[in-house]
Amino acid sequence: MPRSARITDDACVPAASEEGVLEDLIGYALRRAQLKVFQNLIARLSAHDLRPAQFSALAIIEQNPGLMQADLARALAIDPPQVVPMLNKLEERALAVRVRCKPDKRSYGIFLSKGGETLLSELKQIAADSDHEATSSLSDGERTELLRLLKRIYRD
Amino acid sequence: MPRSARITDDACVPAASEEGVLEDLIGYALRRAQLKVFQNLIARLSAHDLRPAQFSALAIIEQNPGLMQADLARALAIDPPQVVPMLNKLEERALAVRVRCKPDKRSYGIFLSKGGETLLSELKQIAADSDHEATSSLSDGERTELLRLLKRIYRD
DNA sequence: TATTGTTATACTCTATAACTATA
DNA sequence: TATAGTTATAGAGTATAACAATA
Repeated sequence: MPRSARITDDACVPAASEEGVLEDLIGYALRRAQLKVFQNLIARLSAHDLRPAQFSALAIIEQNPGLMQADLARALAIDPPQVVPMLNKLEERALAVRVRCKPDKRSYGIFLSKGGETLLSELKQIAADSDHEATSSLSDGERTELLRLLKRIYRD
Repeated sequence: MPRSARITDDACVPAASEEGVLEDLIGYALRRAQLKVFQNLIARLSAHDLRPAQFSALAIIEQNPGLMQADLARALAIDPPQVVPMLNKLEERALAVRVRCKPDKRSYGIFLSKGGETLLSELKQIAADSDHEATSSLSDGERTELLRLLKRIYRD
């Protein structure tokens, strides 16, 4: 039985219309738009059994070959412990490798494998297509403007 | 010991620069911007021990008094089972109430309590202030344009 | 003593199947 | 049988403290 059945016991409304206050909040619109765009990307990446964060990691590694795990964590805006299982996955699938750092034997340099590079070039096209499809209601000029405004926000 | 120490054992790069491929993706920019805006909102709402989703729920209930839990789930874009603990919290804190629906005794109508209405009017101001602060690098005209573009995306 | 990577843990969010009570 | 709400559970994502090896 439900945990509450107090009060006057009455009321029933068919309603479920659109919101009022939330509609003026950029944060709310950002969340909804981000969810929609990500749903598209998640669906496409699932064909390769990858999550968006893993794709981002591969792209960051390619852009910064030899970076350390702490650097990767910072670039992904996640905490260092979260990098471990993610990198383990990428290593298991032979997409990336950890290489001992000579001067500082505590750390690793992270690199893409040849297979990782090949897959990443495919993923880049997939991500670009997904991005375009999920924002198909915008013109190219609007996409450019949106990108500019979003960068202004997250770059502080 | 680490689970991999194969390969040539060498390499060390101070690097950790900015990304290249990701910078052109709207999905990536959306995610970063949304995280930043939400961090601000989460911090402000924590003073009232509330999460953004709970604030959204209160706003939707006010806009649709008497709606059913299934309607609320749809409006929040979450699954019905997730509504239960959230609504329990709101009822425990006497911000919202479930009222038995007379014609269909399986369902409830959801309403704000008087205290819920009072708190919500406070929260609206907090959310508006947070939104403004988190997007302080934009002009009012740019905020309006951004909101327009985001709605075009998530409304399909 | 401080730092890199790691382990363990926990808490939230999300998603699914199955149960109850009504219809 | 179908539906509204609920329960239970499992999987991600996120955050923190603490440990080992190295500096």
